[in-house]
Amino acid sequence: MNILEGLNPEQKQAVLHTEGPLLVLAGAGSGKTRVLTHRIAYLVEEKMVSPWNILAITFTNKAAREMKERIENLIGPEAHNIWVGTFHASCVRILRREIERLGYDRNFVIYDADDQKSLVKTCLDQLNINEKNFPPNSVLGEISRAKDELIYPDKFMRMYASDYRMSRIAAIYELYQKKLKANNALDFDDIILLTINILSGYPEVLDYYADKFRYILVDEYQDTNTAQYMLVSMLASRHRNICVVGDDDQMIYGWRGANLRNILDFEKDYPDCRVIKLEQNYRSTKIILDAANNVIKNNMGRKSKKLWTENSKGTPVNRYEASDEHDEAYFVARTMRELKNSGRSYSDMAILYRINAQSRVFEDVFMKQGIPYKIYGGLKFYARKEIKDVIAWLRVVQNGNDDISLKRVINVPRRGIGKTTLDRIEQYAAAEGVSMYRIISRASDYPDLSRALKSLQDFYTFVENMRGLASRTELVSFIETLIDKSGIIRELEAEMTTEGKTRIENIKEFISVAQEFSDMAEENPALEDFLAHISLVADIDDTEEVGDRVVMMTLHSAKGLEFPVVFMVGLEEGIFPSYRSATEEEELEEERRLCYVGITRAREILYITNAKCRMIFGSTAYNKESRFIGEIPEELISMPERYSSGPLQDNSFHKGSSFMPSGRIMDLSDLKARIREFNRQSAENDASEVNVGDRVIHKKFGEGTVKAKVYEGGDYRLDIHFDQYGMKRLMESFARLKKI
DNA sequence: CTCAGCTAGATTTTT
DNA sequence: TCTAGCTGAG
Repeated sequence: MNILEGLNPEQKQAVLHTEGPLLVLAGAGSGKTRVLTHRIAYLVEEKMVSPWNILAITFTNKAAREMKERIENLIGPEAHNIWVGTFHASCVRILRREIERLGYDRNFVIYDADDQKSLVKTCLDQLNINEKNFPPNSVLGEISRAKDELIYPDKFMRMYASDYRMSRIAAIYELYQKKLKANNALDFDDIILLTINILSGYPEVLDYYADKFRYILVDEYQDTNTAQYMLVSMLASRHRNICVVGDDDQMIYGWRGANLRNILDFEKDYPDCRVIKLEQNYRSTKIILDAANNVIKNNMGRKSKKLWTENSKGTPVNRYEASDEHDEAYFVARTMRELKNSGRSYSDMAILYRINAQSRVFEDVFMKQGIPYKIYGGLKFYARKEIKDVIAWLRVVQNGNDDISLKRVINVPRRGIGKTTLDRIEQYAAAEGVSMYRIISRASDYPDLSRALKSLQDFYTFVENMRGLASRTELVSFIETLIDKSGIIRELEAEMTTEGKTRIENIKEFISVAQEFSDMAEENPALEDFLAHISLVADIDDTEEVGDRVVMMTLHSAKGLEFPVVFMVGLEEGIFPSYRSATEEEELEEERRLCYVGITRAREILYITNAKCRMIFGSTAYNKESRFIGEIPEELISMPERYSSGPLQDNSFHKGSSFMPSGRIMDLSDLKARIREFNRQSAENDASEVNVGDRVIHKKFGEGTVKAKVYEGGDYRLDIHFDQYGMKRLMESFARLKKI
């Protein structure tokens, strides 16, 4: 097979230019994955480069898996020896071998966002800093940004010496970092940072890896941050055969420290570099591309690039303005069914939204309508309580210094070790500068631990036994034993609730994940490998893609994917663009890039929808349509004439409400006027009606207090606590309440 | 120490 | 809407 076959001239050049630095500016749908995989195949098959000398870095696990598969299809099983992975996965691989140089233990654990938050809280406690003034999440944001920029605590301190708030954060940062090390734990940023530390501090290590990786390829280069940039530069320093592929218009991770300078200044960093632009789009219709180009041209400071395509013109962008989020979901469901009836598969269709919370309504409606779907991301399997508990147990066994996990499991299931005891242990640990587990191992030395002494000793013995077992037993059976002996399942069974049952099911699912991991591994995998795997791979179910199902995901996770039919939903000011980006022009541009990414996912048909009113985070919002809709030229858009019958009948919002006369066809302005009228009326009604906290009288239930009031389907749902009858849920218009 | 019941708070996007 | 964390009674 000829590796160069079917490539256009630019793609061919990118494959053939193997020596020296290369920047490929690849527009959306221009075949960049194709270039990357063929380039690797070319290196191995034609240039006789050993797979062992190649490093390919992707941004997501999904992309890594896909790339591996495609390379394997081209060159066969040799592909296994190529390092293909995310930045984080590749660095963990290096750290497993080298981290002891930095005084960490080889069996370090990786903290996720929850663990990080707990740790920051511990730091705040210890430094007597109020959580109210220093919310853990925003502190973490600052720390993370500093790490992205390779700013260490001491430098951070010096930079902000004159700024009270920031110097407090510097103190937290310093303690946080110390505790991470004491816990033998790394957060996500550390994975990159510590790898850089080793490479820069130990020339022999740098030598080894810089020599090993004769050819380095980086995908999604526009989304790399300063630390990642540094890492790549170091690894490429010896051979300088570095090929980066990216598109500045698709930079959507600025909030995570992605630095556009990396791609914009590549030519300065490597003056001898070759730049190749891929501008022919093979994915989308002319209209879709036109729409995307018109949106993105509103951004300033881009690399000049004009995407074009030989594809057909296609159909106009379909626009639907829903009355609320249910209407929106019903519209999508109905349209999808029509498409299915006209011969499309559900798996050809995707719903893309800005925030995970938007998936809920779709899930609801799709379930009712019997449309098969699959949600990517969102509720993470590993984030569930019971799963986190099991993982924390495994971590404690693996690494006793992990205080965060220890605190999590020491009383799961209950064994009479409460907050007081834990606080004391923590204080001793801090005072002596050792881990909590160490204190527990010598619990009898501390008189104030006497009350819980027995429990503590039992716990200690149990963990020690398990640790011994872990080294002797095969992974899966060890995990099963631990789950069994720890009593987690027993406690859940004792609950006798459906919730408990689900949790047990999830734990079983977790065991099968371990089984799968074990099956995939070459030999019997170590516990630490499994733990690292599940820390770095966020989603379990993105491994299998089965059946004819619609997919739903955020715009961020859609990057790199394509679908024949795309529904971009919730195009409203405040949602997309997000209200949080409203103030900064730069953030707004990032939202616009996200919109560009969304539009360019579509191959043939694109739907854009917005809802006039939307219930979000428990309250109702009336959002204007997104400015991005206005940026698509009107002549590219078609508005389905559906306002009369279809969607609105499905929609409980209008049932029994007077503002929608049935059977009459209405034009848009008419509808708008009526919605205004309706809103005005409800506002008026509101004034005279009961509110939370009011005392009311009901004919049947007597006196009570209004506890909650939620707008629902054109009415208010009231939760009222009646003195005689307790809590009742009533709809306001039927309840006939009198205020007292 | 545990449990139930309640309140306050949070929800952008991901490795 | 959901959940983490707090409070007060047992």
